[in-house]
Amino acid sequence: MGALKPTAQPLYRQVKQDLVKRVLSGEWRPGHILPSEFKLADEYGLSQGTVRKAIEAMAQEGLVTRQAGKGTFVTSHDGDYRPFRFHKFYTNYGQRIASDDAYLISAKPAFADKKIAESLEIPNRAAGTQVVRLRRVEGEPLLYERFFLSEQLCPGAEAAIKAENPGSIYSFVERHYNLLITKVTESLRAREASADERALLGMPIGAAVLEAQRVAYSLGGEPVEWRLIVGAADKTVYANEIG
Amino acid sequence: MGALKPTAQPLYRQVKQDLVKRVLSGEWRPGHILPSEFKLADEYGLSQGTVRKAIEAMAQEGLVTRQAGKGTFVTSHDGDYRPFRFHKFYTNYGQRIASDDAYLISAKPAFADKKIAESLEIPNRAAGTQVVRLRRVEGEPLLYERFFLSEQLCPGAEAAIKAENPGSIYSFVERHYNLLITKVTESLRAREASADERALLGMPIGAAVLEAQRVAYSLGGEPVEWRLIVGAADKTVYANEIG
DNA sequence: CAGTGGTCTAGACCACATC
DNA sequence: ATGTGGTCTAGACCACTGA
Repeated sequence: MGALKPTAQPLYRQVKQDLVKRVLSGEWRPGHILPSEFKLADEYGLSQGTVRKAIEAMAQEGLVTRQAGKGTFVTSHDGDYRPFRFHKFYTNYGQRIASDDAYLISAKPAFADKKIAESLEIPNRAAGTQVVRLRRVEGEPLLYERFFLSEQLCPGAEAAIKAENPGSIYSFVERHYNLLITKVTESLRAREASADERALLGMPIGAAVLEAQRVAYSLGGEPVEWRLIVGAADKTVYANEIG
Repeated sequence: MGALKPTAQPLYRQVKQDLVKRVLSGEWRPGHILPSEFKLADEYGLSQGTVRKAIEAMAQEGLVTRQAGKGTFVTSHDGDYRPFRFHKFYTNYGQRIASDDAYLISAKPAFADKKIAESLEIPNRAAGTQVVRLRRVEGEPLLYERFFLSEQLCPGAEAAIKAENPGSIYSFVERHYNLLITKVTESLRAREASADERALLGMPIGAAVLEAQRVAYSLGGEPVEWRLIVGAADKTVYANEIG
């Protein structure tokens, strides 16, 4: 099958690239099993050790998960693997603000503004779906999210989101569009809350908010989602670990 | 030398643990070279491949840096390796707020308050040094830092910091106390600026700040430094990449 | 039981650094 | 010329899984 290119790249890197491409193509879907190391080694005409190195690199990046005695599986956000990897907002009491209570405020067609278009590398005013949701813990509103999915990558997202109200958007885009989110970038700022935000999050005049702008990238490095997350300053913390 | 324990741990993990311990002990100082894979394999009575796996794991964690044809070196914050790994504050124009302009406001003896003591796992009111610094870019004050180093781990820090005014504290503790910082945790909040902060950072009444509380850990997992970073909300951004 | 990933060995060749 | 890490192979044994 996979004739390897005559580049100067090490073989295991070429194998990894090819395997990633095959995962992206949908040959192996999230949650499904890959052929064994020996089968792949046969296929590529290489030793098992070389294929192993390629797969281990993918496992390290979280693209696949290995289980001794069973096999290698394409990572899925639906499964139990690495849940909440991208959720870094917590309550003051250290409780993760997760997908439990996502109240859908609106989901409607929208056009990408300049900032969104640049972030998602799509034309200005490109069509898509904009969703606003509220996250609560024990009934108390803590933060709201506004996110945009382009119609090009995620056609029909509006109707599907309204129908499902999915807790995790990344699980949603994986199921519907075979897009596996593997990386996000976030920019955080502090600023004064607007009147709308004060009303929505139950904050007094002059209160501050913690605002994150996020871009989520798929396995192929393609920007998929733009998101704004706004948390009430006195109720939310952003916890980060580096190194 | 290193008699390996009869645990159920894989050999390469035991080797890694032992090598880490030897780095910690100061046997090989930051910036210095480790014995070659073959020498270490001889020493431990294992094959070169097993030692390689141990060293590769350390390299992945950033404890050592490998250079083909030269050797394996203990990572140093003084060298050119991974500078600014822990600096995530930027100006509005995407410029990293780095060590260029660190204005020392004060360095004086202090006692750990409850929060600091808990974070650093030291007794309440333990002695140490507290430093306050101001970071500017092009003369404009953007954020200030207040950090605490315990007298136990970093004796005489006050005098040394006053004498040197080091740009990078992690480089400083590495040189003076052989503590290599490999991990930090940060908690971010937004809040209204205090009067002192408004004066220090040149902000109007009602302005918000972005506040990070950080704990820095050494190679051994020991908490070394507690730090508060406060940035003017309208001038600073915290940029993060996950995955 | 056969198949899987996890570990470990022993050897080979390469490109690169240094002297 | 020698020594280093980087790659690759071929084989071994293990623990775990699932039929």
